[in-house]
Amino acid sequence: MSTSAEDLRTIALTEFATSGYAATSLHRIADLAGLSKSSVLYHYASKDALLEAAVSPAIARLAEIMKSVASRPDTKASRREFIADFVDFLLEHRLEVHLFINQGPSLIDVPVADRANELVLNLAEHFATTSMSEEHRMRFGIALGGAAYMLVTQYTLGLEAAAPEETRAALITILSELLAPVPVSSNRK
Amino acid sequence: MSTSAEDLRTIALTEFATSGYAATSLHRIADLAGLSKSSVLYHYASKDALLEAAVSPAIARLAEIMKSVASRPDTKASRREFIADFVDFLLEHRLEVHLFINQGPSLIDVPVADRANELVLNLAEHFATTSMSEEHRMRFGIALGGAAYMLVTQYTLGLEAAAPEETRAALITILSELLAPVPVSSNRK
DNA sequence: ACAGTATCTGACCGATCGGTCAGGTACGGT
DNA sequence: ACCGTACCTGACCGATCGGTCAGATACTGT
Repeated sequence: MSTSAEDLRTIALTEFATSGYAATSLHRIADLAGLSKSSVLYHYASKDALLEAAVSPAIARLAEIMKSVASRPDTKASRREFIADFVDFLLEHRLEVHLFINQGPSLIDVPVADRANELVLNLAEHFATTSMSEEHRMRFGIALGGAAYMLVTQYTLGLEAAAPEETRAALITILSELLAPVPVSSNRK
Repeated sequence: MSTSAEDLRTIALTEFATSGYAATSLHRIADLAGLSKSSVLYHYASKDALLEAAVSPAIARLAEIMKSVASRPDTKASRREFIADFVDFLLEHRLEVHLFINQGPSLIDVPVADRANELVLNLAEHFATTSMSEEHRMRFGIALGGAAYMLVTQYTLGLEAAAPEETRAALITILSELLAPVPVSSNRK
């Protein structure tokens, strides 16, 4: 059945995200799947193709979110809705996000990486108002990189004691705080 | 002179942090330094030794900060001071921090990685009050991982247009906000 | 002039990498 | 019974990996 192909996708994604794309050999993926390296290359033509298969669903989903957000006016309500969508996206595709956030620069010449970087740029543009200060830009970056780091660390270290709903609520709170267009007063209270 | 050794350290650190430890070959480091691979191995006995040399100053500095913070009572003023110290640490050792934050799990069997993970744990404990909620733990992780990501992205993409002082001020503001022991009300205001 | 040390190099090693290929096995349709 | 297809495998390939080694070059103090 197609269980092997899907298993391979999952295993590869996990290894690529937690150990690094370059550091993960096809042999290791095959071992984890209980197959031979040749079988892995039967299902996916190359290591690059395996990476592409592993991350493209996440890219498609993100593109979807970006399209829907672009079609609506930029009100406070729509921003809140977007953050909720985005948090759900992060929770569901934490491995893929972590992979791109932290290994993006080194994944040149893998075509799917360009698509992803493009989307992140769109994402940044969506939050970039005309008066985008350095602090606002850093808020955006910290929110994105921090959330990706946190979710995978949680995953890697096995300390998933936290209830998913609690994690989700906390993420929404924190991201809202970081991404909210705060008044331009000097500092916090 | 020791310029070669120091150059190699810098080059290796940059490559390890931006492209990944496993993905960076000694050959590439040698090329970037204008030397042969053999010369690199003359200055540093192994790839592991090169990594250790590249990051140990940052580890020593962090240990120093942790020691000084442990010796003082945990007041609001000392927390503010610590955040300032920590931000300076992040700015000066952004590459090393990024390296450990994002490749820590895959750097097993490299002894210096254990030291670093230990310190990060100490760091977490320092912020962990008895009533550490899930949200607080996530705030800590997002602050750490987000800051590391932001600083290296800024570095990698060459968009260092921002004035260092502005970056520093923004970081202090944002980290203070994330790490502040906010009152335990249900949610933000 | 000499010896000593520091620096650097090319040739070489075994291991592992991603990938190819010929062939084996199991199964469903006819 | 036969064929086609899907799935899987071991043997093999060239390239590259980290690392070793013997020796070339150059700079030092004496």
